[in-house]
Amino acid sequence: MQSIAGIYFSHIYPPMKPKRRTTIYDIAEKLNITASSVSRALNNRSHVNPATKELILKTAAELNYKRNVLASNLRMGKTKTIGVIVPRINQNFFSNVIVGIEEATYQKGYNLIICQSNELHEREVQCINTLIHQHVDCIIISLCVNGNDHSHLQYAIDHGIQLIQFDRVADELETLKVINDNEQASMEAITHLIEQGYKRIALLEGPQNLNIFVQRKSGYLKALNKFNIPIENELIIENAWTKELGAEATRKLLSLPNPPDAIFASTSDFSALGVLEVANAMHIKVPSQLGICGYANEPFTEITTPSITTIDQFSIYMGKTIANLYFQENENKEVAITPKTISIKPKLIIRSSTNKKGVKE
Amino acid sequence: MQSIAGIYFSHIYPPMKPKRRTTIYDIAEKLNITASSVSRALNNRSHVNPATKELILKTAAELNYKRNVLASNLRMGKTKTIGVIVPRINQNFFSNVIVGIEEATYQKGYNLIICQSNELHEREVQCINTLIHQHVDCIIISLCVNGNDHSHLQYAIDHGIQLIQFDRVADELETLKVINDNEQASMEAITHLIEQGYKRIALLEGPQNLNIFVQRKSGYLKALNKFNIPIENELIIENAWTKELGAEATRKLLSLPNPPDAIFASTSDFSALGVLEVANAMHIKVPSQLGICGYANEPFTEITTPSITTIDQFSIYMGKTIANLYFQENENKEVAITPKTISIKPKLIIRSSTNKKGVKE
DNA sequence: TTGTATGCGTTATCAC
DNA sequence: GTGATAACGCATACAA
Repeated sequence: MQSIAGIYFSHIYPPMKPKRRTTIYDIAEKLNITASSVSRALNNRSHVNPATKELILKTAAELNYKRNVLASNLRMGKTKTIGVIVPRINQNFFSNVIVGIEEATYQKGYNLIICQSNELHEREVQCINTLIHQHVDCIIISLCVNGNDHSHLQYAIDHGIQLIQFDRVADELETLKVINDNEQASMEAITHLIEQGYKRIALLEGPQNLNIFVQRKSGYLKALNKFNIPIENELIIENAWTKELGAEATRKLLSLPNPPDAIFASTSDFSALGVLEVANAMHIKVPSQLGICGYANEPFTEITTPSITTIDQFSIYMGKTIANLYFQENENKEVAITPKTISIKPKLIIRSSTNKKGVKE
Repeated sequence: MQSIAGIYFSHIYPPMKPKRRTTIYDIAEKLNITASSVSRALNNRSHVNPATKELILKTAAELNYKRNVLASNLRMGKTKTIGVIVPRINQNFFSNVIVGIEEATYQKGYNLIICQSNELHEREVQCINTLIHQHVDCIIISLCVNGNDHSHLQYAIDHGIQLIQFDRVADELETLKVINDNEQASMEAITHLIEQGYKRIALLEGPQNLNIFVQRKSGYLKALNKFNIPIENELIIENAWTKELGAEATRKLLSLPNPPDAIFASTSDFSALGVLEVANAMHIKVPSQLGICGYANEPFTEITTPSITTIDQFSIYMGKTIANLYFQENENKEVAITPKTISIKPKLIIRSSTNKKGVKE
């Protein structure tokens, strides 16, 4: 084996010529019956003579028959394929949702086509077109941050594709939806901070064209109102939803004449991590001098020093819920009323970064 | 909108009846020509009158024609679909490889079907069968830890499916491969530890039926030999490839009469994290009393206290390389000799956990 | 219960 | 250069 710059050449092997797959005609021929009978037997359609049916199944197994999905799809106009569009595949929340979807759909023999929009509206439109093109039976989507135009989603629906939105949804579009109760989670987080004795709580908010960030902000405002704490605009920082932006926002907040004593990074744990790193660099003690709460329960929040309080979204469960919603909606056709929106209640995970009172966890 | 236990019912909307998609017959009829001409024009096959061709393309655009891939696939016996099988989707290395594959294949109009084996051989076999069933053109796979039987891979090849193995590969199977130079990376890591002044370096090794773990161990042994350091079996811990097992191994190692002063968690960063947590809990100073090196450059290694030295595998680049290897192999049919194995050299990322000499990073 | 005939939409092979 | 026709493999309406 010779090698050039880390690239190895092995000997050339001839391409195998693929064996021809057995078809229902092969089975029919062998049994001296017609292909339609074979098809019927294989699909449990109408009534086939139990004896011949058994014979058919037996020879099908013998000949290692596998239904040609390409032909079947063409004939049926269905593909048993579900398209999933997420902003980023390699983000914990989304990859976990995909895992959940996969677990539930796998058992039913469905396939998944995964696409990522990279947070770009244009790319999202392309993904939709690809999936329509592929004749998927269902599209599961969490919207990207850019763009308020949802005509591409309507376009998919017009093609007879079942659309399910999750997490980042367009409220005005009437589709199946699986969401988190962001407002409630947000309120709980703020309530927890107040109960820990924090007085001036800042909010890092995300792009307000995404409903999830609107809801999280709303929860923040409601909680403050409930406890009669005045809302101060200087404590609300727009568009701080990456680690870098979170860090930047923190530097700004901590240099205020009257700085906050807690920061709720409602956008993500990455943002919260930015907060923590700045605090550590400035030798500001967390949680005694500054409380920090993130969102999403990314795995790393458990291993930072100190560990970060955050909100778990039950992402894998969410994925399963989405898939089951699809099956429920499409199998139980007799049921007139099915739930159109399922809301999952997230859970506040209290860790060291907000444990001001030093209570044993 | 009424609500029951977090499930909301909205009003019922009627299912849209999907519009019929336009076919080449529609175009042909409109232009008073035959479908075959339309097909030829659309596919640039043989010679079509430039004038009619332009007319065809124009009306195709007008009627919003989209090729029916189901029919095309059936006719062509190709699907322009690539199946990817990984042990776990939500593991950073794998999700990044998928991102890389996706980026490269997306541009070429290919689709991805993602499957995860969950580290179970049985499930891996199922995945292969599913993908064969779906008539994918190519299967990209990284093997699960269990099982030495690779007949299912051969089975896919026999079906005329291009097989590409990456990272965890079966050496004896002659397929396209994209791998890391694990041995080299391992040697570099150990060399670095020795240069930092560590004398007794322990190894956490992974299941030895996976070639990557064999190679990493081999690199460890070779490096020690090179520096004339005796190999001590009590410093080599088998099967320590999760955080928990890494922690357990560390407790065992540190309770030895003559404990190690460095631990190379060759299996993963998760394992290294287990080491770090035990060290922190036992108030053993890292890196001065114990050096720690992981593998994979998981994002969290940067944010632990102290940050963890590790090895970057260029996962996204690896994904792109895999995809391009496929295209190269299948497009340039005239090229007789193409590289069969591409080896990517990983990079040692030196961080605080091994910086014993206190050199400024 | 089974066979016959047809169509799903496309592409390839022939003729002309 | 273009048209007619067959074939990919399956599933179903209808006839027997």
